[in-house]
Amino acid sequence: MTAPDRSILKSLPMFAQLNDAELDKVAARAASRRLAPGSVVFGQGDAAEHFFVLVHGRLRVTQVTPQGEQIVVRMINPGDLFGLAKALRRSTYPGTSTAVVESLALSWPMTDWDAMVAHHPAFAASTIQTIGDRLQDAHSRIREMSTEVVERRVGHMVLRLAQQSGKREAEGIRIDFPISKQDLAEMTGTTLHTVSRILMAWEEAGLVDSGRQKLLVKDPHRLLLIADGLQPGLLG
Amino acid sequence: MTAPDRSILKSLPMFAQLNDAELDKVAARAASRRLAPGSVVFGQGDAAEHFFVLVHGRLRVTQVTPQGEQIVVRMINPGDLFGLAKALRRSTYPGTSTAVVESLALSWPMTDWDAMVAHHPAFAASTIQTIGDRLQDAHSRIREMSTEVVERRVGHMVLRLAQQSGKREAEGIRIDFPISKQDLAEMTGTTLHTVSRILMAWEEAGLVDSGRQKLLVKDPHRLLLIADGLQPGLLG
DNA sequence: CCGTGTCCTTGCGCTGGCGCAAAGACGGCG
DNA sequence: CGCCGTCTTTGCGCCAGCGCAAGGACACGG
Repeated sequence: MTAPDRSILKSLPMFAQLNDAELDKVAARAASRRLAPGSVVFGQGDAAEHFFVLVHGRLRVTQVTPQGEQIVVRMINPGDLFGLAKALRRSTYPGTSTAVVESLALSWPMTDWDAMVAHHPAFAASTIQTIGDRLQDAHSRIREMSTEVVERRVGHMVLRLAQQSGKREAEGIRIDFPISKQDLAEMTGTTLHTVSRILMAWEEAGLVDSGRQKLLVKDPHRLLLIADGLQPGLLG
Repeated sequence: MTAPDRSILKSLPMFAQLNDAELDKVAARAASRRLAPGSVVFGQGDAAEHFFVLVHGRLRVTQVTPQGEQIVVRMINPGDLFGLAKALRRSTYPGTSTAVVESLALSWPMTDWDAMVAHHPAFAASTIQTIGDRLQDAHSRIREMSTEVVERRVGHMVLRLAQQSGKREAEGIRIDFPISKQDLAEMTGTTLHTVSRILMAWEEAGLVDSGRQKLLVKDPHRLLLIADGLQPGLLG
């Protein structure tokens, strides 16, 4: 919970254009926070008292419905703004943020929000872009859930994860954080069982390699064909 | 396509705080456009050369998938900003906007976008709020599509429409623009047939009154119970 | 090295809601 | 006023994927 170094801020796009004096001022208001895997940054329904930037690591944002079912809203990657409840005109966080690996986040009091937006156009622009990106992502998911069968939805989600958080390896693209079948199910609106069946079928066909919380995409090209419906699915 | 009056701008929240000189400057850059029902403001994939505010009327935003299936992304209500491709960092519009009733929109060249965001904090804030609202809406839809059976999804959508575009009448709340079963199906990720069956069941139970492109919610309270799963559905 | 908890696989039966098909009803236009 | 196009209703068969249930495997801590 100490004030962060100026250089960490400088490496973040929304602050890149600030001069040193401005950076120090912004840094002075910030707190940095180490997050062990599994630790919760904020919970759904908590009073939204801070907004955040993820410096490194990976977070998972989830929501639970009144009926107790959980969905994964998104993954947070390094450099991302999150906890922007103010931008959504909400006084509480709409979801729960949990670290999935060792992570580091910076936080500012939400009371600084309006001043940040007003005084730093790059911050305002960054917020608009962040929310804009999420909106596009959300629309893609809606379109997929409306029009695609489960196998294609899972295909698109895996490819999206590979793109956002993939690490090139000899064998293919590795999702570089632990992800369970249950997580994938909660991202695509299906069940753990169906995801397992799909990934097993893909594995037999040599498209992916999946184990306990591990996922390696071996043949992104062929997977894309299936996801786009240009090639028949492998289930059945 | 004439320049709009200053007073029209003044009535829009994102410009309410501007003084007369600023209003005139903003108005000088704008064009106003009458839209007959069925006319297209911009099409999916068109170069995003303008952004808009709807003054009055109602628009429907749709997307078609590569496979040719269509979904309804949202309805645009008076006072809404739309065509914000720049905020999504896109050079083309991601969807098609069609007037469903006689409407009036103002437009600005997209080249004015950055200046508007930079010079008018209220405009930037308004954009953030607009996109933030859409994001929340999108997440609601994702959550609903992930966890709810069709009847409840349709219930939530009908109630949302009633809230956003409902007009109190003696019998109940009327959706005050023409909406087809097909539209509802494309908003909830189901088929025209299923929507028809659901509405017929609701009609028999006295919850709604639905006809050709007409929808009247007679018992919002009981409909909410069904939508929230607190009362069993009426299908089957 | 063993125990325990978590995550994953797999089989089976059931059903919500889709897809197809056809007929009916409303409303606008000539 | 009658025609025609669009929107809607309704029946029926089918199957993707869910729900349940049971067994297996990997990882970690003691």
